[in-house]
Amino acid sequence: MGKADLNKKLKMETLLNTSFELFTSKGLNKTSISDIVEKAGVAKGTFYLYFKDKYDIRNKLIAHKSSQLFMQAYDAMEKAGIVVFEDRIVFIINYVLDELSKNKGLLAFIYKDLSWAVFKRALTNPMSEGDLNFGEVYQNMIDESGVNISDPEVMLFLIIELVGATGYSSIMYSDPVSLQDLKPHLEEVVRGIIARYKVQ
Amino acid sequence: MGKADLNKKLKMETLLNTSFELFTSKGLNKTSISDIVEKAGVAKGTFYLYFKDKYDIRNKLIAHKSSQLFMQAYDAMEKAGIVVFEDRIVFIINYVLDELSKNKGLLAFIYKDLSWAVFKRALTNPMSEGDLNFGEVYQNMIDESGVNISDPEVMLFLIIELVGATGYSSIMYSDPVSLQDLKPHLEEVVRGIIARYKVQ
Amino acid sequence: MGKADLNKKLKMETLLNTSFELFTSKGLNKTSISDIVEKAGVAKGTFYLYFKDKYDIRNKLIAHKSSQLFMQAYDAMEKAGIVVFEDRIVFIINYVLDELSKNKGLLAFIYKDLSWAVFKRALTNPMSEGDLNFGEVYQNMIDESGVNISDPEVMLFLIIELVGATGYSSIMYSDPVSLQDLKPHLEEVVRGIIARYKVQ
Amino acid sequence: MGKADLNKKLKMETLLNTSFELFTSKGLNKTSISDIVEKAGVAKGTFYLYFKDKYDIRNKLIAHKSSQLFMQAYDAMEKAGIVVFEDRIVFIINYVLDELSKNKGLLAFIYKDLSWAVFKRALTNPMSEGDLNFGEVYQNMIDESGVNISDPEVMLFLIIELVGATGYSSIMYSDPVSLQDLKPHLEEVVRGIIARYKVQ
DNA sequence: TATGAATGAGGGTTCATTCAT
DNA sequence: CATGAATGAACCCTCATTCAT
Repeated sequence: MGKADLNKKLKMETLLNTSFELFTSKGLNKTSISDIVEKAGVAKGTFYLYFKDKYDIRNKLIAHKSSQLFMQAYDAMEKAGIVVFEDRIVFIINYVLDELSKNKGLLAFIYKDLSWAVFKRALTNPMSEGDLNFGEVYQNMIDESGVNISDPEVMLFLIIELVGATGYSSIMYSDPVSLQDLKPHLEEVVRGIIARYKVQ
Repeated sequence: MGKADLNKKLKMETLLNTSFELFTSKGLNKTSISDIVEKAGVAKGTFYLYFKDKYDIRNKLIAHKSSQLFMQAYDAMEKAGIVVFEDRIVFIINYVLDELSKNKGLLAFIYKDLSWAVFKRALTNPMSEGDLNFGEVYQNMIDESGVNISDPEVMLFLIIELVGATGYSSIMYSDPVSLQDLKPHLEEVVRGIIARYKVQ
Repeated sequence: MGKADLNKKLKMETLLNTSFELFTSKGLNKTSISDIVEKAGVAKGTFYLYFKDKYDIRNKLIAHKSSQLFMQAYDAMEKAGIVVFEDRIVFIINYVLDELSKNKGLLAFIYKDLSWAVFKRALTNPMSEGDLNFGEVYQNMIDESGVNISDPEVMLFLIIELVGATGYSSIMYSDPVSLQDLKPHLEEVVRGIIARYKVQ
Repeated sequence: MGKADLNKKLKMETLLNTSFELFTSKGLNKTSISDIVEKAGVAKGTFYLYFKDKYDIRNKLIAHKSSQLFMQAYDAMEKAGIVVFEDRIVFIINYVLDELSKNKGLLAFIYKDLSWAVFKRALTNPMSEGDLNFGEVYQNMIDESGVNISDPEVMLFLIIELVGATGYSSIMYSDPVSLQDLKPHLEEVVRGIIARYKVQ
């Protein structure tokens, strides 16, 4: 990679990082491209060399940050040596929820305007080389644990949406229960869902 | 109520209705106050006599429209003569989902930026006299059917968030499954959740 | 007319006059809306209360200024007591050319991007009450002088385009001849054209 | 000519051709230098090695394309074996008008901002070796046909401006008449003009 | 020669909000 | 109460031009 290419990559990352900071602190709507370039220390036109608009950079960030988060959770799970399928799912849920409760800006950012469609795209079409392909990882988890799931995609969909929506409310507003109070409910319900999709 | 008060009430309702039409057709972000007052046929300044800003009017509308929707669902359920608790919940879910799939503008409107907190406030603090207090209705449903729910609020929370989030994705993007395909999954999972909270 | 309406009319005229000054001195392309409002001493948004964009104000100005010019020419012709049809046309041509040679900014402005279509619209759909309807005036000139023209619109079209295009070149660049040298040529050719369309 | 020179010439021609395509399809104002270099497949900076700016390239193109068009018309006229002076002029007019009506982009391009001065320069100072020197050709036409024209340059000027301006309006807007309807008018008037300048 | 990333002033346009009437 | 003209900051985006490579 030449010097110019390196510089380009660097500038792109600066823009991504700066945008992320602003999106998570001020929110997407309140962040203008002027804000981004000013903070990043580049000219306005430079932004448009790298991204189409604010929503382009947002989508790339959602993909990247979600992937990062799941990768962390997965690594932690492996380190913990958990093998039973349900336990693995529950571990990942708890890990992700704990991380998000530590970083509410990130939560607000990846949750707002986040649909399953965007999410799936993010997790199955990694943006940078290191990014996780969660689709494959999920399939591996199923295969390794020897379980048989009748409708794996729908099951994952139900779990992610349930966890995401309730987790968001608990973390952001502690309403109707705090995250710590939510967790046991969630665990039980998630295990119940998995049970229904398991084919013995 | 005097003539002036009547006029005032009328103007307020015109603004609410007009805003609703615009929010559901163009979306909140793309609707300006100019759009609203022009369509409503009042002066710009008049808007500010009744509402603080666009978000003020939106919150009032979410409360009102959600309440309306649940009231319809509840009425339909009663007419259908359904008595078993689980059946009632499932009926309401299906009714609401069907209505929302017929009116995607409404779905986008009441779902975007919708948190449990806003939602609960909407359903428990009726805006106009006729609005439903869903909190009471829910309690009645439990009492009437003679079931015993260990944690009724959390259970409702889990169900509403699950149904809302998955329904949104299915209706708006048919991803990962269409609404019709989602429904049986949802019904089974919801019945499973209720079973877990039932105390015999 | 109320005070507010008067003020509105005044502001519109300020914008029109300011735009005209800038268009005729700097040209249309080099004149920005910022320039206009700054010189006019109004806020940027105000411009958009009165005009759609730069081209809207230009079209209105072309109509207005062309009308004004022809009205002057026509008045002068009447004062001069000229009655013969050909003499009248020649008089108007010379008058208009002389005026334009005194005001090259105006010439550049009403000629650039000026098509017969725009011109006809300008002269037949007067913008303000005082503006001339040249279509009627032309017809009157024909009727009054008792001549019979076989194809009056096409004849006028040919004459206007010929005079406009050659006049523009002569006045602006004195190329291939100066305006004073052009005039006798033009007069002779125009008389020739009229002769061809006259039905005895 | 060395290899480098050849390459240079090639690049210049690529830029000219690309610009012409863009100018005639999108118009001058809407064509940016970015558009040109992107389509031409060269770097931005390269453009400035060959041309001062957009207007530089435009002027060169007007000269070249006008010359080309007249050369075609002249060749066709010779092939048709027309010898009478008036017939030759009329033939060329009709040929050029027909070509321009087939290619409105070209018409808009060579007509907008086109003055007699630019035009004359284009036709009398050929840009590339093959380009026509219309000044000479015109003189030849007069000499060959044995006519005697009192003021040949002014006469040509009047004809070209008349034909150009009316042709533009007819072709672009069919206003006030279509090109086909315009032609007989134009032919008669042009023959009338020539008659006036002929010295027997 | 040729490149193309970077610039940043400047463009047009929108819009929530105010306030004199 | 109601009006709506006026504001002007803020927005996004373009683009001719430069210059280090």
